[in-house]
Amino acid sequence: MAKRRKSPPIPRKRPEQDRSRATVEAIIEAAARILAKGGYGGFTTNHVAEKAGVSIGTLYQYFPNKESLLGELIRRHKLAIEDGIEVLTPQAGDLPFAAVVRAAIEHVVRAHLVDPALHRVLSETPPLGKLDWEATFGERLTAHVKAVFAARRAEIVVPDLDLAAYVTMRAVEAVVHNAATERLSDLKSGALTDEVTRMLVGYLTGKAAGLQMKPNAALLTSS
Amino acid sequence: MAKRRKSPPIPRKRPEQDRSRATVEAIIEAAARILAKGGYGGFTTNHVAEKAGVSIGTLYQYFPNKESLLGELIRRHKLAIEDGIEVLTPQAGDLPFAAVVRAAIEHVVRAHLVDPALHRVLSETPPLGKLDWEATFGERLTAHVKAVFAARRAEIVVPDLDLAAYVTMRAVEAVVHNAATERLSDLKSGALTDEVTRMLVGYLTGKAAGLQMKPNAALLTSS
DNA sequence: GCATGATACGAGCTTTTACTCAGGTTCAGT
DNA sequence: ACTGAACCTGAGTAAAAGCTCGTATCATGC
Repeated sequence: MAKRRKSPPIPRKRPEQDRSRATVEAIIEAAARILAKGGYGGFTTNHVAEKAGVSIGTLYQYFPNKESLLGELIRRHKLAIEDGIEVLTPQAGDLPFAAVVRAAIEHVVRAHLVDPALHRVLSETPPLGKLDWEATFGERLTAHVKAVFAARRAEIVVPDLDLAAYVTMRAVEAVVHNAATERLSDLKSGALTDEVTRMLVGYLTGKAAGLQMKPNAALLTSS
Repeated sequence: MAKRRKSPPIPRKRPEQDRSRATVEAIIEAAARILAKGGYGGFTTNHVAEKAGVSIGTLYQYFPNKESLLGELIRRHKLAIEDGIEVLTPQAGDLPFAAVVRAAIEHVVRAHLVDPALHRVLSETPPLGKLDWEATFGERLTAHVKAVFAARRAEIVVPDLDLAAYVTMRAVEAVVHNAATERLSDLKSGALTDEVTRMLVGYLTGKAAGLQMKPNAALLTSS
């Protein structure tokens, strides 16, 4: 199950008619559902093809190998998360810092509420996880966070902004990520967002956050 | 690679002579090294046997199946982490709260510094990870943390102690866990411990932590 | 209608891998 | 030295899973 690299990953045919585009979508959707339900262990190409209602041969007409199918899944997932990232562009400075932090956290929460099971599997998958998508995704997010921190330098008491960005990002990601499967209700209700916001603001500014901003009720509607 | 459950997991012979005890140790050590290096994907019984310098038959004389070998690895790892957990018994109250928090974090750091790669793989392994070892391990730790929080109720500003315990534990575990592979130097120097301590104390007490206690230099010696 | 390329099928080939078993080697007690 | 138990060996088995390829069907332009 480990190494299989005989012929180079030949680029496969790209769908040109509507029929085949639908086929590819069905394959990807089936793959997502299988991954989300059975984890990487139950993720077999034969199984995916069957669940998609197509034959194995069809699957391999569009994906040169199993890994590329997983890759496409990851690519789409990353895209879905990244759009909307501009929420945390360093707004001129009119918003209170706590509000900016909260907005960022809500963005992460929203991303995890779309398809928690799939998100979990994808970020825990050894072959490509961590080293490919989580890294590049982290880079873009890191840039944003650092920019915001720099813009608010005066309000932040932590000396090392780089370390601060690292610690806060990992903490938020992990807490939200785990809560998506362990404390879904707290995640949806916004209680967890409150706590994490409090934690970050307290850490960064040195003052307790009063939580004077209203929680975003729209979160309850998704997923 | 998924299901294989034909005959019930027959209990295997237990080593009685020194020779066989050494064999078993060699197998376990080889398994640990292979897991740490190649992840669960490269973890095959044949490979383990070869690396341990024994035949595949010998391996199966002491472990009824692959899963049991992994289980033994996890059992030992958990034991190694759990001893020393009494560091965070709710000390009467003479220590400043920040010092207690720091001691707890240092304990987590120490655990991750023993064999970071193996620790990482073990906690990310789907079959048993998260649901088995991390869960039961988490239970014991959770109990300790909650006890400490309850004992220090007066100093804590967060209303929901249960949620507070959840958030802090996940945050610490994740930050330290990731830092073990991404920011090892900060982990060893204690800089990361400083930051995390600051974060937790700020969050829990509502006041910025001055970091007036001396960092534990002993961490540099391990691993 | 028909030709041609796109799309789909699925039996089966090949590799990988968990695991067995028949038989050989070493050790401990006498 | 002898015997029986403990220990070890590694070729072999079987099942799972990735992937191929020859064949069949559909869609579109002429």
